[in-house]
Amino acid sequence: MRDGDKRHVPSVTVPRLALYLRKLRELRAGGVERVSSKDLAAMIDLNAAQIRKDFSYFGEFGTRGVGYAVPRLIAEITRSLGLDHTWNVIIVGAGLLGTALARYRGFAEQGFKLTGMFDSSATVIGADFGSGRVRPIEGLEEFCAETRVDIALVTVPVAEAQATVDRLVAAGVRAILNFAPVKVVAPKDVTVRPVDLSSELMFLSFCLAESAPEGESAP
Amino acid sequence: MRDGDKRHVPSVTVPRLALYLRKLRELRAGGVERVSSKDLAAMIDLNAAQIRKDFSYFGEFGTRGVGYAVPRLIAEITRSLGLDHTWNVIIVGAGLLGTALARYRGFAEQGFKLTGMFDSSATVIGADFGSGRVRPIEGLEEFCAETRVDIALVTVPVAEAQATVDRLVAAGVRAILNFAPVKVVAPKDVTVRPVDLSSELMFLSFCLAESAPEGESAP
DNA sequence: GAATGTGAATTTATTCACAGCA
DNA sequence: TGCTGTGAATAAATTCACATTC
Repeated sequence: MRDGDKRHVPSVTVPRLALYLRKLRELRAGGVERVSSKDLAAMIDLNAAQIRKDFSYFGEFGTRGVGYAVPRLIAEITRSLGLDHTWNVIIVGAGLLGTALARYRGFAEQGFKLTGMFDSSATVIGADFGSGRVRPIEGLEEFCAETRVDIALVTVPVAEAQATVDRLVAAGVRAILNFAPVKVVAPKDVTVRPVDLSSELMFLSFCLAESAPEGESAP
Repeated sequence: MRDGDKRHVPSVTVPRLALYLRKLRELRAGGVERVSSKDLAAMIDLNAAQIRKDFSYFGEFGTRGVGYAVPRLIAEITRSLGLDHTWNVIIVGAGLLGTALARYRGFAEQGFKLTGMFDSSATVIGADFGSGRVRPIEGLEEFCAETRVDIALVTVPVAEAQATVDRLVAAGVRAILNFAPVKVVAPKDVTVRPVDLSSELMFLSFCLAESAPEGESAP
């Protein structure tokens, strides 16, 4: 691929890049300078051609006959994923999950900055969430107008999820993680990723039921 | 498809079944008796043929010219997903996330019964997690031997994730949700699903960076 | 010789389009 | 007529296989 080309990146490639990045950082921490797609593939149980093809959507980062320089590759993936920016994040919904997420240390490490937290319940408004206080949901639009909000985590109850997303979209937020177990719709220039525990549990249930002998059931 | 056939179900179909089930329950709650694939497709923004094909992996549930009977369809999907069983669930790792998950009310509603919680830290062992007390991790194998454990949620730190999964597999657990941001390996008769917040954030970062004009960055 | 980068082949998933049935 | 169920067509993703470069 010539430099400057921008092919369409398959959406399944992106989570794999996150995976590669993690393993590469681990290698770097262990002092490893170079790695081949074959080695990396063995480490994360994937096909080597897949790894090379994933990289190829973004450029030519390797050296034939040699492999990839770990620091260079980390830098390229970091940039490709947009992790060379700092993104401002808010959480809407200060329930159990929202609060647990707010205290998650992984944010800042990756360049995500939690700048606000919102809820509609008087009992949690004003509570400390680790890096500020919970604001009333009424102030959402004003907050978004004053400080750029790149990403919103939606941890409100199912019944409010769509309305919350609509407000966020109207306020200019372009990237949303939806933790409510319901499919929400948004304009196609807004990315909404579902994070759905109950769906994942059902997936496991399906696998268990499929592999178990017929008629088996809990005591 | 003749009854009794068991085609291979594409893995992407299963999360969609969860989605259909949710919407169908909502329809039933609203008193709706019948629904067509076209209507359902419009409601959840999907292709109607996709919905029919998804159902067809499990049997013929509809009536030509009419549509699907909502209660029948709910029953069939519930059974197909194995949700007619009660599954015993444990959580390994009683940190912020593990604790938040333990208090999540959605479990029992769906037929998932939280039967145990484990941690290695003396400071949380014995703490009440909503439906019991946190047990020392040393007792994991004994617990699994005494009471059937179907599903484990792994919410331990990255460094311990693989070892925890290995112990669970050895103890006979066949279905695991891994919340640690690392790819873990397991025998192929064990299902491991990653639930990776940091990977999801990176996905959003990628989408934002891709669509934003070049050189844009946080203030 | 060794490993990348990538077209070609294959596999998997989605959508079309229509025969068949209520 | 209306809508399901499904083979055929299309699209997307993965894997192969090899020319190319170091």
